[in-house]
Amino acid sequence: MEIITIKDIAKALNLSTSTVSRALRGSYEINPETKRLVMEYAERMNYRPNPIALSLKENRSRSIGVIIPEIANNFFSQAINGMESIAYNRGYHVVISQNHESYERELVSTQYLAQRRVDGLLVSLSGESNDLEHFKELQTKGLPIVFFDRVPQDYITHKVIADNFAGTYEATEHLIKQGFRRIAHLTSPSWLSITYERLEGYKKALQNHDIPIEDSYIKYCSHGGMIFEEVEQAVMELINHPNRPDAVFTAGDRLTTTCMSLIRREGLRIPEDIAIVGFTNLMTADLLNPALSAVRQPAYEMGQLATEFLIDLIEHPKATIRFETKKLDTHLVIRDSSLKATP
Amino acid sequence: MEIITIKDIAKALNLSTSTVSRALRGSYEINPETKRLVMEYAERMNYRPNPIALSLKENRSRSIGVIIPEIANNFFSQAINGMESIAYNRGYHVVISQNHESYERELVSTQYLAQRRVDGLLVSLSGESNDLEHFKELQTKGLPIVFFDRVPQDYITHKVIADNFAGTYEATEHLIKQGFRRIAHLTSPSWLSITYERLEGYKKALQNHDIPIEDSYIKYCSHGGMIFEEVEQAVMELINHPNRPDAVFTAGDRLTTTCMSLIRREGLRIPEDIAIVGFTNLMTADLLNPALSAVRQPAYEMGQLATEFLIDLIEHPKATIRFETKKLDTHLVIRDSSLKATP
DNA sequence: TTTTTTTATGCAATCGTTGTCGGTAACGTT
DNA sequence: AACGTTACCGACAACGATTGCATAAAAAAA
Repeated sequence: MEIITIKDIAKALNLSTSTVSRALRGSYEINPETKRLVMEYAERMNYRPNPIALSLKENRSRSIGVIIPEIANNFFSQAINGMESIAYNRGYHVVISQNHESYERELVSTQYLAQRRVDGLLVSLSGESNDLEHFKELQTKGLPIVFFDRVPQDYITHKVIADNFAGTYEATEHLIKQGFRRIAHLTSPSWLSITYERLEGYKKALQNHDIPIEDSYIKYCSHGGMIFEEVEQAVMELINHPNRPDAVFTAGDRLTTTCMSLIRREGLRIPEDIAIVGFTNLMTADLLNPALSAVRQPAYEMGQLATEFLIDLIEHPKATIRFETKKLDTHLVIRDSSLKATP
Repeated sequence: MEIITIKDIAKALNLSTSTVSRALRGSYEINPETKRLVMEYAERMNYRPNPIALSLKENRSRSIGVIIPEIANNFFSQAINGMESIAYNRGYHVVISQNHESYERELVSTQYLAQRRVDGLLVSLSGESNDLEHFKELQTKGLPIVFFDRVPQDYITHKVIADNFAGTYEATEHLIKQGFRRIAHLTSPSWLSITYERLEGYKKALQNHDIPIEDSYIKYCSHGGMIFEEVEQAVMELINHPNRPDAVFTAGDRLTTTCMSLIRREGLRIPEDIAIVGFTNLMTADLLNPALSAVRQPAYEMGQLATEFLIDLIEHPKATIRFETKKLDTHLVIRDSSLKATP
């Protein structure tokens, strides 16, 4: 009926808890007959070791903390899927905490998970984070941290990212080849490395095709699209630009959808007036109006890889000598939103 | 540097651990001066009680398990947001496990969370689940369970659902008022209560408007849209129906998006050939082609309510006399996908 | 038969925290 | 002087499981 402990088994079988414990883990120094008895009884009573007691003893919780901007985002929910697949297989569970693109809440989340004694942290930075002391402090205390997607540049640990440069280069070049010349770039906060890498890909593509870089075409949204007004202002500045862009690259789910809404609200057509390519994992991309060209990140694989890195760090604290930054390929899917209307 | 315990404080201050413990929780039988000393030292050393030790002592983990079909679904990720908001405030954390619409995996998830000693369970059933013994067994062992969204009919506990009947009635009536008469109903597995309630709303709307119910217009997808082929078959049967429906109601995110894709794949236009209303929380509904009319569920609030129910059950195990089923209003947003083209 | 070795088991400490119980002063009351 | 109160504080056990060490009994070697 109730939950059974090792002590109950010991009492029932007239053994000591130590014997039961050893029998259960098949120690060689237990009489095979005793072992059988214990095993059978445990099986029959549906005994399961108390993970909390184990955690206390082993000083580890077998849980890993995940800090992400938000769950309700296709990239992150896919990444979580990847994390859970690995974590589950290796005996860990995943505790998720959101920062909602706020530095304050990232701090709180971090403290919370650390206090909860997670064995390691999987982090994708909030749009506001440039101070990373809270992570550094935990890391020096021995808590392994792996960053993914939104990774800090000057931080020594494992990192997993998409090939933001190549992905953006490819998308921008695609727009150029379609005949667009005035290409805007609507992106995340400037201090994030994804922002930098994507910007570089964008610039490089323009340069390679002899298109001058126009700074007023580049717009940063310091809250990654979470604050509508911010995106609205940026997009309106582009729309009302004296030399209005004929295409725009948008660097995230929210940024993309909000931008599309705004363009339509202003009575402009996609792609005739402004073409668009999004760096996004939206599952409805091909159902949008128009179907959205998108650079997809391998979210699931990124989650898996980051988790493997982290668990390796947790289980072999001294083993790691060189930290790696794994870069995964993105995939450009071309749809209507970026096709030049054939005249 | 390292993590500090009550023992360390006791040693440093030449006190016993009990005194330190009591001082920290402000017991009246501790000298104010001693209290101050302990508090200050604890503060300075950044002491945090070990939640694992507490869990062991109190025989509770302060965590609640959530079992849902999948995270990568707008309804569920919004619901999770609601859960976390409440859980966090009341000192619990949330461990998520997915069943991927499979009974097997629901079993595994349930065992896993139970073995992890969660204090309670928040469940939305998989499309395959009609046997609920695994939940019943845990509940008799004293583990509180609250169901939400996909709730079983004959199970005595708290439940939180959307008003599926009213939502579907409203949506169906809207289609009727637009002038559609051959309205199909593409829905989840027949044994789920949401399926039943929605079907009733659909039928009632038809009846009230003197439209005969055509059974071949009603299609169940036993995996809630997770298996493409299943949806494909259902939709193709509708499209190739001798008396093809002129509108369809779809009962979920995946069902809706897949159905839209298929209609388009077959060269039909929405809403001219087939109109569509979805029971969905898709965030991109207004950006779809065409903009999608949708019945939205208050996912966030449902998550909050379910969590409040659950934590109340956890903290007052005997208090509850009558179990409640809370029904929340849905909200119909009419967009292009269900508008009759004016001739 | 005696001694040594092997086999099988139990005891007790440990992880961090709290509750129970008990003890010791210092003070006030008869 | 004897006793009762009050204010503080510490020892110990407990939560569930593991593990080093001790030890009894049995088997093997002398």
